[in-house]
Amino acid sequence: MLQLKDLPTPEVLDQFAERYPDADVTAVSSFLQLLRVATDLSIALDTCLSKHGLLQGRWWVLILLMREATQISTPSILASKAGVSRATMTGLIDGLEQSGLIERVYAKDDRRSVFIHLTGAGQAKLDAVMPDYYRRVRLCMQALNEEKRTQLQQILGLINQGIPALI
Amino acid sequence: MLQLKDLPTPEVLDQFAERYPDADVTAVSSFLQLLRVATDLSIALDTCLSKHGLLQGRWWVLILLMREATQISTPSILASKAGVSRATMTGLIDGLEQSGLIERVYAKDDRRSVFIHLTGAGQAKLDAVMPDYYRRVRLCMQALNEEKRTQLQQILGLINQGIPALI
DNA sequence: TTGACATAGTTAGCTGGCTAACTATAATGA
DNA sequence: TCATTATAGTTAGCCAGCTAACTATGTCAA
Repeated sequence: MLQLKDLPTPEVLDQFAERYPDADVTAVSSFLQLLRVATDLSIALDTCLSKHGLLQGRWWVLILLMREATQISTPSILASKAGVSRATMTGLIDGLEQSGLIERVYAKDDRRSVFIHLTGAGQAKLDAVMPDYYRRVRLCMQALNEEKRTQLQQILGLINQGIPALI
Repeated sequence: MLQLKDLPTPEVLDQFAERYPDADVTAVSSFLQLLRVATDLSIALDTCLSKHGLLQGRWWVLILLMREATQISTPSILASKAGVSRATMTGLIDGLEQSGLIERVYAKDDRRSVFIHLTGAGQAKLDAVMPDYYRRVRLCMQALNEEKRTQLQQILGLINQGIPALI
């Protein structure tokens, strides 16, 4: 997430590089532009989902359930796959259950556990959202041919390997 | 940004593409990988900043002030450049003022306005943080040569132009 | 000149994340 | 066996954003 709107111009970066000689101007530019574009994509995605009464958190839960052949999972597994804490998943599931998109089914063999089940209404919601989502992503990315998409994925892979150096 | 950890495999995407023919598998893969890597970068950046007792919001305020020749700005301008609401900026400035990194100076000509001034302690904080930040970004991006950085920026520019189609 | 509107900053209250702590249940090993 | 430890889910309370509403001040045109 990058809130910053006013990205540094090359001039500003050069000026900072005088005071801080470690600055690598093209590295910083690329880094910030990557964060800027991704943040705007994420905001646009949220806007798209909100037209269907969803936010990313709940939407991913529905998708994760649809990926399962049985359309069933558990809060712990969903939390780990969705990348949120179990506490947050409790809240997401509460909301989805209230909307009737999923239901809790209490397990008999392990009484600590709950099964989460995608309902017909949940599947119907996905059938409304997913075509819209896919159409929009297609449009957004259509300026990139397959070669550029491959280049992008390769470059992102390289950056990804560098992340441990950033921490 | 993107919480989801369990990105769809090509197989999962193919399976979804059967139900939803609009799905463009390479577009979705690139889109999600971009969000995934950017999110991890952002988290790593926050981790780096937190070692210096900062978060992105406050850090950008300090940088925006340092960019000004006079090291002075106003909450409204800072909010617009930092990409947060004026209400949020009030909170950021409160925190920075309490830490002694900036100070509020009340304007005489327009009594609605407040000037925000980077203090010596604020500049010293930047002089501690920025070299560390620049060093880390350099390391993180060092696997990309100039050609790849240019490619990345060009590709991001294309995606950026597609964002209106996503909204 | 004064009423209507615009602008700067703040406050209050909402949201969706988080961690830490809690309850209940299961698994394990001395 | 039964005390300890681990796991599943929930709750409570924190945090950093947000919007809407408010106060104070400035601007402008009838």
